[in-house]
This record gives sequence, C-alpha cells and structure tokens, in this order.
Amino acid sequence: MSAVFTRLDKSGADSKSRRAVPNRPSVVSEAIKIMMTDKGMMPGDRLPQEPDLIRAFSASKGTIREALKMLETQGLIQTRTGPGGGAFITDIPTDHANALMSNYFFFKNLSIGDIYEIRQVLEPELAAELTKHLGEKEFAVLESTMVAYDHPPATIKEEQRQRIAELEFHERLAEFSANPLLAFMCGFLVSLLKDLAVCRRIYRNPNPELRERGYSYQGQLIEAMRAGDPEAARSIMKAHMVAARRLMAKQEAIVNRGFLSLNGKKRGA
Amino acid sequence: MSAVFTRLDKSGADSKSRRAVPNRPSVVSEAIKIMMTDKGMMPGDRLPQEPDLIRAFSASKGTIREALKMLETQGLIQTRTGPGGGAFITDIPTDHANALMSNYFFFKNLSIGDIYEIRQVLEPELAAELTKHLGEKEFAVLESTMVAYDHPPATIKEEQRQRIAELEFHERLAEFSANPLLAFMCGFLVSLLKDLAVCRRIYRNPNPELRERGYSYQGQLIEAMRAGDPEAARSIMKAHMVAARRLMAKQEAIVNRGFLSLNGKKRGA
DNA sequence: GTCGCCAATTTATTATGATAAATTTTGCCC
DNA sequence: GGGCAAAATTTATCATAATAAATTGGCGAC
Repeated sequence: MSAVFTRLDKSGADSKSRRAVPNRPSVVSEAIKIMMTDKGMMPGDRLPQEPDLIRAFSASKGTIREALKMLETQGLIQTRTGPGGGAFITDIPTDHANALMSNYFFFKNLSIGDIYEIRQVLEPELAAELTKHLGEKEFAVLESTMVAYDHPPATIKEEQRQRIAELEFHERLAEFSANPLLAFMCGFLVSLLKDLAVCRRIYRNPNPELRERGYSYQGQLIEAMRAGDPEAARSIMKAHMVAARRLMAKQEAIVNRGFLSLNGKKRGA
Repeated sequence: MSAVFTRLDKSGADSKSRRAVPNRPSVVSEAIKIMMTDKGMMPGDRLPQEPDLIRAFSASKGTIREALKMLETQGLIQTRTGPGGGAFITDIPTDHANALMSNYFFFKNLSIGDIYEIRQVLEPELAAELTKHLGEKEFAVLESTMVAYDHPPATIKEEQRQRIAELEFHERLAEFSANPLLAFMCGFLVSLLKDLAVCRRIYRNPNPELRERGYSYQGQLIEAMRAGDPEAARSIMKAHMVAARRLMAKQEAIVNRGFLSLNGKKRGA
C-alpha cells in the first residue's frame, strides 16, 4: 500500500530560494504517518511508545513530543497515560475537522449569503440521496428532533433553542448521508450557522415565519422521503433553502465569527 | 471584538465521566488564540517571543513550544529564526487546509462517485456565480490553461499532463470565486482528483473522449461567461460534469488515497 | 467467591538548562 | 556605496530530572 498522509509543515514555495528544510518535528511526524500507512494501521491501533520513537528516529524527547502534538492537532492520534497507554490512531472526529475548517475561514469574512449559496445546492442533493436508503429508524430520529419546534416559542430562550433544534434537524440529515463528502460539507455549513447562532446573535429577533415554514417544509420532506420520491424531496428542500436564504438575508450581512476550539467546546461571546 | 478561534484539543465527550481536562499546551494555544482575536491581530503580525510567552503564561519552554506547534499545525502561525523572528500570524494557505481535510477523509473510503455527486451541483453554481464578475484578464488565464490540451496527446506522459491541466482549469475557476466557501470546496474536490491522478493511476488508460468533450465544454463555458449569461454557464457546466462523471465511473470504484502532507508537497506512489 | 479499595508500576506531562542552527543586523573594508 | 564578514538575536534541538495521571494487580472485607 502506497498510501501516505498529507504533509502539513511549512510551505516549500517561499519568497527567497530558501529551500524547504522542514524542521525535525515535521519530519518525524511525516515519518510516523508513513509508518502508519505502511503498516496498514487502523483507528484504535497503538503507536510505539515515546522511548521507542526516540530510539527509532534518533530524536530527543521534546522533538518526539512536538511531532506527536502535530499529529494530535491534525486529529490523527490521541494519547492516553497509564500502563498500556500511548498514542492511538483515531478516526478524526467531525467536530475536530469542523474546527480546523472554521479556522481556515477566519480571515475570509464569510457572509450568510455565501453559506446559503452552497446550502441551496447541497441540501437538495442530500435530500435526494437520503431518499434512497433512509428507513423508519432514521425518520423517527428526525421526527423526534422536530417536536422541539412544533409549537410557537413561549420565551425568547425557547426561540433560541428552537433555532438550534431546527439546525440539528439538518445536522442529522447530513449524518445519515452515505456520501462522506456530502455529510461533512452539509454538516460544516450547519456548524457555521450554529456558531453564528451561539456566538453572535443573528437569531435574536423573533421570526415566526422562519419557524413555521421550516417546520412545514421538513414535514413535507419526510413525507416525500418516506414515499421514496427523491425528486420531490429535492424540490421541497430546494424551496426550503430558497425561503430560508431570503429570510436570513435580512438578518445580518457579514458573519463575524471566531476561531473554533479543537476540543469541540464552544465559547460564548 | 469577541471573536474566538475554534478549539481543537481532546474531546470532552469521552466514554467515562473523564472530564475534559485539556493538557497545558492546548490551554496555552487556546489562550494565544484568544490573545490574537482580542488584540485584533491580522496575518503578518508577530506574536510575543518565546521568553515573553513563557512569562505571560507561566509555562515551561517545552509547553510553549508544543502550543506554538499546535498553532503552526493548524496553519495559524509560522515561525522564523533570527533577529526580528518569532511566530507570525498567517492567512491559512489553501493547500494546508486541503491537506487537513484530506486527512479527515482518509478512513472514509471516498469513491469517485461521491466526489462527482458534489461536483455535479457545486461546479454549475460556481460557473453561474463567476459569470457575474469575471473579466478579460481572468478569461485570458483560463484560455492559457486550455492550450495544454487543445490537441491530442502524443505520449502517455502528455496524456497525464493534459489530465492535470484540465483539472487546473477548474482549480482556477474556483480561485476566481467571490464566495470563499465555494472556492474552497470546489478546489478541494479538484485536489482530491489530482491526488488521485498522481498517487494512483486512475487516469492511466487513454481516454480521448474525456479530453475532447472537456475541451469543448470549457470553450462553450467561457463563451457563455463572456456573454454574461449565468444560466447558460450553469447548464453547460452541468452537462460537463454529468459527462465527466459517467466517464470517470468506469475507471475505478474506490479512491484509495493517502494522507496529504501539510507542506504542500506531494508524495509519489 | 466477589466486590471494592489501596498501592505499585507504567506512562505521559511538565520543567530546566545547555548547545546548536539559522538569519538578520551591523560594521568594516575595499 | 557596495559587498563581505562577524556578531547578535532568536528559534530549534537535545539531555536530564522531577511530577502527575492512570491502570493494573493484589489485598482485605463482606
């Protein structure tokens, strides 16, 4: 197997002819990646322990630690202490990947319009794709999410909770996708909107129309998916997105978000 | 400004009630992120130097170094040695973000169909969006990319170069987008296909139909964009994607990719 | 015999200090 | 003034030691 991880250290295309001399931790972390792929290691497998790595790569403890920290930051490993402990290969948590991506967009000044331009085409595709393989178990999960906003909110706090729950409906949809790319992208877009909802106060003003129409659309969507009609699901979702986009456009133009934390926690504003 | 970076350390939702006790480097790196946002620092600005950080956070040299290594791995900073050196805030390079994402999908077994399912909806949207704001300068860039494959390939090597150039056409398109999300997602999908082309040998067999139809579609696309007709551009791109998807589907089912390197270099197979 | 607690071992984590490498700045000489 | 060389500054690496965390295994009580 010639599979290799993607290298992440300093770019080789610098201003001067400063050749890319990756520092030692980077070299070691890349070597560990190669070791992982060459041995065909899978999530759950354990890497050699620190002293062994020190010997294997002839590097100091500090260097090995920095290399492991790089892999940990990339989400590739997690470390545990105690007997039998060490660095374990992990399937990168989606939250972690979301956080990484979110950082990338920090200086890009995303607007709500940018987000909805993509959602408007991805979510309908997702709806159509899900129709092929969703079962009653999944529909039950979706419907249980919807009960949170099947009624007008009594308080401003409930209003906020309902907005989040509405977004979680879409998060669930994404998780159910058989296409990992579609799942991640749709989930990421929702996570952008959720952070928005928490960190900023876009969803502050009451917006009964958004809730009502959202609930109605989602009901129709489940119906269409139950009926096994992908094109109906697609067009319902499309209408849902177009409507949501229009309603959201009034709220705020620029999304001034913050960096997301790599451990999944959110920081209130 | 209350903007905050996304945290990336160990998850708080563990099997046991093991409360999320992030280790010191994680805490410090988060604190540095907060410092960055609180001070409204921008790419190019320099962080305090190691000794100052050691004092500021009352942590050891090793801890600070690991924290900085985390930020570097996330693409948030780069460090330089020498006088006036230190850690500098960087706009995360797209290559870096691609590599990070690519790692996420390592264990997900993406298929070509997965990639094209998304391209089929995103690329048309991109085409329509570009029509609004592309000028002659951009068209010239696109056309100069196309000359690489305006003729049948003479050798197997040229065949491969042409495939890559064809993908670079789409890469350019993505770069021109005014929507950073659209730009990244389309660029990422192409980078997946490019890695495919290099690391695996999907594009090995000659496929004259793919080149010819691709060239023709792209010519029509530029024409439509020049004419300022977004819907024409959209439908041309859609047809292009549908055709490419069909042709690619025959090639290989599963994309057995490797981890990508964080410094933008590729590793041949 | 089983459950729960305590101690010992293994491991990561943090800390400190010293040396090396790299780069920029400065100053000198031509 | 231009170019080369030495010096100063800063990160990078290494080495060593002490501390904290977590699991295992054994011991005792029930």
